Amino acid sequence: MKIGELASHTGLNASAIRYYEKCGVLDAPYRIGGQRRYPADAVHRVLLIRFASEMGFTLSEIKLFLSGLRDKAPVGPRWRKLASRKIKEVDETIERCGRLKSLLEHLVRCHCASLQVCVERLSLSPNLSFALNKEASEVF
Amino acid sequence: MKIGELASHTGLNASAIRYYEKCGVLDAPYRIGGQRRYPADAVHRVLLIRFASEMGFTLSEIKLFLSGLRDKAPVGPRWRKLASRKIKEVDETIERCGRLKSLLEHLVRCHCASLQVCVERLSLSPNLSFALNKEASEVF
DNA sequence: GTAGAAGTTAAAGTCGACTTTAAGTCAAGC
DNA sequence: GCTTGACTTAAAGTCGACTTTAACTTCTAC
Repeated sequence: MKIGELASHTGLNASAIRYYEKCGVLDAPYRIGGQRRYPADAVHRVLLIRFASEMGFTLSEIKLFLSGLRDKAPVGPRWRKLASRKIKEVDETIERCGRLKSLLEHLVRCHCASLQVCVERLSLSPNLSFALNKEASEVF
Repeated sequence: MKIGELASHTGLNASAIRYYEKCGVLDAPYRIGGQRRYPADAVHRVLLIRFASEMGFTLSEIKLFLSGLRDKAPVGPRWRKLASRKIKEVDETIERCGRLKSLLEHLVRCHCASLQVCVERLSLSPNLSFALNKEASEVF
């Protein structure tokens, strides 16, 4: 499979695939006359990368996750630890989304004299920063 | 209140506040000798901007939302429409997070021979792109 | 064998949300 | 009056994840 075919099968464009290779999240395939040829399962690999990326993983986190995937062995404790922490982060995101949703629903539903009044009642606190993208390296 | 105080009360740094002003999400305050002086309620305003920003709103979306807030009147239908759509987007994000969580939990729990096998079973489809940041202008 | 599509590289550009820098101005305490 | 710290500006730099460009080479169809 040439890079263009892999691209159309996955919805990315070829330069993104080359970029993944450069970043080390995707293995360099063998080549014919300098051109990349991918095995069929590269499609799965690329879709997994894309999914993870859309879910807020950085490419370097994905690289770490996939290093566990490369070994043909059951996942190790380090991998599990990384995944567990990611689950926690996802939980936090879900909770935050829930809060945002209630806020928006309240604002849509309410009949406050003005949004200004409405929002001030909620008195948001600082320190709302959330760490979807903490460095995965901390885990190790 | 000088910009430094506003900064420390909100957890941002002064240059971010100036940037918000430049982007039009924060009103330019009056000045004394060229220096910005903010009213006490600027803290609420800035915290709201920060919260929205952390929730994945772009600054231009926030600008739109706050334009409804500036009027001292009950929220209008356009504003409600924008908010309703944002609620939908948040729902989608929550759903996606749920899927990611199950995937991770499965991977942590399972005893597949290898992650490779485990992941291939899930066969991810293309077209997973999600529109957390579609232009709010479409709404209008 | 030749046109044109698709592949190759390195390097530069883009986007959003800031931060940093440089060079200067203002204000508060001594 | 002078120092020091906080403020001012415009412009450039940063980060991640790509995309675009430029200048080629290679493959495929005719």
